[in-house]
Amino acid sequence: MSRYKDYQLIEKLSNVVGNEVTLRGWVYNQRGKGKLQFIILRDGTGIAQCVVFRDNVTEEVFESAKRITQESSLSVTGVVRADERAPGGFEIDVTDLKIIQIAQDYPIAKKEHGDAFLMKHRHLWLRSSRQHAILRVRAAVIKAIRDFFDGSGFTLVDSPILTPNACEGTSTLFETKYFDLGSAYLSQSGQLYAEAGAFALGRVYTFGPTFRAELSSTRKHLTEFWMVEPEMAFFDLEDDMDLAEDFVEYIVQYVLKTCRKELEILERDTTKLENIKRPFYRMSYTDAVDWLVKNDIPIIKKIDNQDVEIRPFPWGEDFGTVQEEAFMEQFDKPCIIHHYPTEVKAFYMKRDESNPKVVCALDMLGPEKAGELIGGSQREDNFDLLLERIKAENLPEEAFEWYLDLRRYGSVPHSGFGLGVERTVKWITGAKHIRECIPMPRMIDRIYP
RNA sequence: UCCCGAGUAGCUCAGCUGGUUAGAGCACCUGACUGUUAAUCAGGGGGUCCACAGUUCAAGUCUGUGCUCGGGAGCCA
Repeated sequence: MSRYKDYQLIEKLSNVVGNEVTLRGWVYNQRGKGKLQFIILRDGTGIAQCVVFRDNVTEEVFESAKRITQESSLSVTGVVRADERAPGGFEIDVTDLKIIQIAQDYPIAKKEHGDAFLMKHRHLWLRSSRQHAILRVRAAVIKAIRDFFDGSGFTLVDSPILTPNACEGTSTLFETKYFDLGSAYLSQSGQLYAEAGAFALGRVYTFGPTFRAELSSTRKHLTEFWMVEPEMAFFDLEDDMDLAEDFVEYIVQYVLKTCRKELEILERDTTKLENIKRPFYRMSYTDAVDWLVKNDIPIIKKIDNQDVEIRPFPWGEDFGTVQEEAFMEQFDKPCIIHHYPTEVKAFYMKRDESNPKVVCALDMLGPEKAGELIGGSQREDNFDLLLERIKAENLPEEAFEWYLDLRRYGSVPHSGFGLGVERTVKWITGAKHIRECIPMPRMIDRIYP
């Protein structure tokens, strides 16, 4: 038996039909109809319609029922009845009602609101059914991530958030003072540390928040987001791709299994998710470029501050949103694009032995404009080649001594990838903006609430 | 950072080629109703028209600058 308060939850009402119960929660909506008051109560697990009929309660209780406002907190006692007319399916014939607190002028009305207003009231917006459902799916996605790795021989190895240098040397980082040691930066990836972990424990994953100070303001970017990064010793790119597919399939199927109700609230077309089963699609970068050329998809580049369309798409350029979305329209499942040009990818990616112009990298793009869900690669395990890349990118060699040590002492082929939690939640829920996929989003120009 | 758009009631918005007293729906308050589903009906209160400067007899409306917000691009997960 639990040692803490054990009270009736709305999601468990089906077990107690005919019984008198006491619910505790908040008023989601309220309608008066003369001698009848309908109160929609929510307690975090569901909603239940509480019916207060004047002839069934004391005058005092009925007056209380008329006084309550949206989001007031209550405890309600009554007999449970299944009723098709009730949202949630169950109704409470109220015999007693206690007001815990009357909410005055709750800002979020039953009508529509603009995004700016809702973001300013994010702490209250979380109470609405859509946001509630998205957060439940997010929790399920995270549970699926942990179950998947914990159940297949991986060890969780968390990487530091404060780091002494740029991981990939490209992104803009958040900088902070670090005692007498100069500057520290908020981590933008745990991968390099995960590699050390993989050489100690074989198969590891790191899971935590990640920070990017880039000035990106789109509906698929956050400045603070959660990323899970598995790293596997003795995995080559093929193994890496196989794992990425198994992983994404597992997450989607787990959410389908455990979040039916939430997906229904979100009006998500679940047939599209049911279809997310292996095998996914795969294509090399070079073949993808051929497809872009064949379909006359150009690249738009800024030359002298002017947008210029270049066609045919030149081999060697990275894909942007236009190319990704056009390319993915042909697929109903994720597609992995692999073997990207060396120049557009990070220094630690392993060069393909038969063609040094490309690296053993993979990006998994999601269908339905989900964008890039996963980025990963086989890592460069050759000491000389890695050092050469560090020098070519003008990275501070001293800072990477420990990383080079991994190639000095028992280097082995290894691979890994990173999956963005919020991007995955956005895809699965069909949320229109990534800021809805994390409780308190951090974006350029927004750090409140 | 660049490009585009928007700031008018607590919220969502309308407000014409500048014209005298500023509009609607919702929310809120009062009243009516035993079955409401964003209830409905009747009545009521509610405004620094983002800020500053300018043009004009006259600015919510036109011009400039700034601020805030939204959408897109690049970068990425």
